[in-house]
Amino acid sequence: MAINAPEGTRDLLPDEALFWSRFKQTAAEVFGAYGYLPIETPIMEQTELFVRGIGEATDVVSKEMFTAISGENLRRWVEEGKAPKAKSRLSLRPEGTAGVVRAVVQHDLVPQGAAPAKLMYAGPMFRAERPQKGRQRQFNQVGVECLGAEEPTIDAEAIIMLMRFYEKVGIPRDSMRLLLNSMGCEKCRPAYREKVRAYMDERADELCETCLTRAEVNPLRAFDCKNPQCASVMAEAPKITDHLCDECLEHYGAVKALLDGAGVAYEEDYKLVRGLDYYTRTVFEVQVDNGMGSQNAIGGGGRYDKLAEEVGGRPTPGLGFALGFERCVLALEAAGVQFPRAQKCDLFVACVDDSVRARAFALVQECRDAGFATEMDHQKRSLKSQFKLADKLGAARVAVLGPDELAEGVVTLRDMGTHTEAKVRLEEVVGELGRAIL
RNA sequence: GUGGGUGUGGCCUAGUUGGCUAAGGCGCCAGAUUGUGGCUCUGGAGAUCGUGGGUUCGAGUCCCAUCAUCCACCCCA
Repeated sequence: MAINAPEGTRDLLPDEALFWSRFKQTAAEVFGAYGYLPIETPIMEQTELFVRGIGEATDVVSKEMFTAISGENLRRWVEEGKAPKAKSRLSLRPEGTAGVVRAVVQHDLVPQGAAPAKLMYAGPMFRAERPQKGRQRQFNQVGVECLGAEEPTIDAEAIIMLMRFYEKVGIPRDSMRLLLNSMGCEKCRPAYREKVRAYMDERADELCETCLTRAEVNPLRAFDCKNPQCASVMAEAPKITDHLCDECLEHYGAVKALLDGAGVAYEEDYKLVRGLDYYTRTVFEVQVDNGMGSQNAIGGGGRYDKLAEEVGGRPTPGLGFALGFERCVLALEAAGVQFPRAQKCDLFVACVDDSVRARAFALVQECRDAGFATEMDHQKRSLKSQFKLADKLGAARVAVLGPDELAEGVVTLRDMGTHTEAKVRLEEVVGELGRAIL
């Protein structure tokens, strides 16, 4: 019985794996221009970090984490019946922010009064959800986090650079929708949340069951209920933007003004309520409709001014976003964007017969050492087959080496594009390739 | 966690009301006279029809179970 990849996981085969590394490289270039530097945090963290950081009540934490118990604790659990302490449980990261903030706190990357720390990461995240289109149990994200500054310019530049990145990787701007909202802060949100709860209680008989529980646990989440009846009820609910405190209103206004100034179009969406508890003030999401199934957000993020404190650090405002690689691939495919070819081959060395293989092998090595992608046949195929192979590899040139050439100390160098051939001395092949590139 | 769909060579599919050696396309390999590609033509290799039971003279085709996968709910990137 063949074993396949675990449910909800996927292999990135060469073409896509190559695209993934280019994707990351593009991110490093674009975000690097805004001062973001790479950080690599562990793929697993203590479960406690996610519980405290993301919020115990969120779905991501309460039912979507892959949690393991380390060996010693497992032994004690089995042998002594002692349940493992939460502190010694490990979870695969369901998102990137918590780990980065933990690292920032742990290494004090934002000393008091310092300039903000701008960090970016790329790698796999894990959520034990039921897979569907655009949703896997292991998926790749690229994200950024900026800690230590609460000014709206941070929010605006992050959003601008996110949109620049999408365009750079080839997602057409007109296929994307940028949604913007403010979630308020610790001063104004609790009061607003109670207003919404009271409103929902008034109209409880018109709401679906899940919204009734939402009213208890997190009323704001009811805003993105897909039930049409709930939607129409919630459309008349008090809007957060009408209940922001002066500071939040000013912050939100400043972010919008900066985006306007940069010519970045957005839609204000009072229904945009993100599912992670740590968000405050600015939240945003980028959606694509074409080809996305029901998972249509290719990226999203927001401000989280209380998160550092939640995980035990000093008060440190923060803002970040994450974007999903696989979802971007879906968006690109729907937009008809072609993936760059993975194959690159500068030279293919073809052997006319077996007597020249050793010299051909040496020539291939010389060319590779000089930095040229070079390939040869290893299976003793006919010359004709070797040409077919060279063509398939997309070789720019083929060097034919036979007994005749070997006797003369040359190679017949064929340009596969122009179909022209010339004799080149064996020791000058590398030089000739170099000239061809110029 | 809940619901629905699907599972045929590497990939995409055909397979009629169950009936002769499971078909086609792509891909792969080899040829089309003398040391050479992309097009075309010819030939070839490759499938225990997801797995395990059952019904039947006989099942890829029906039933049950199981696994995998997809889509949707939910949630999010």
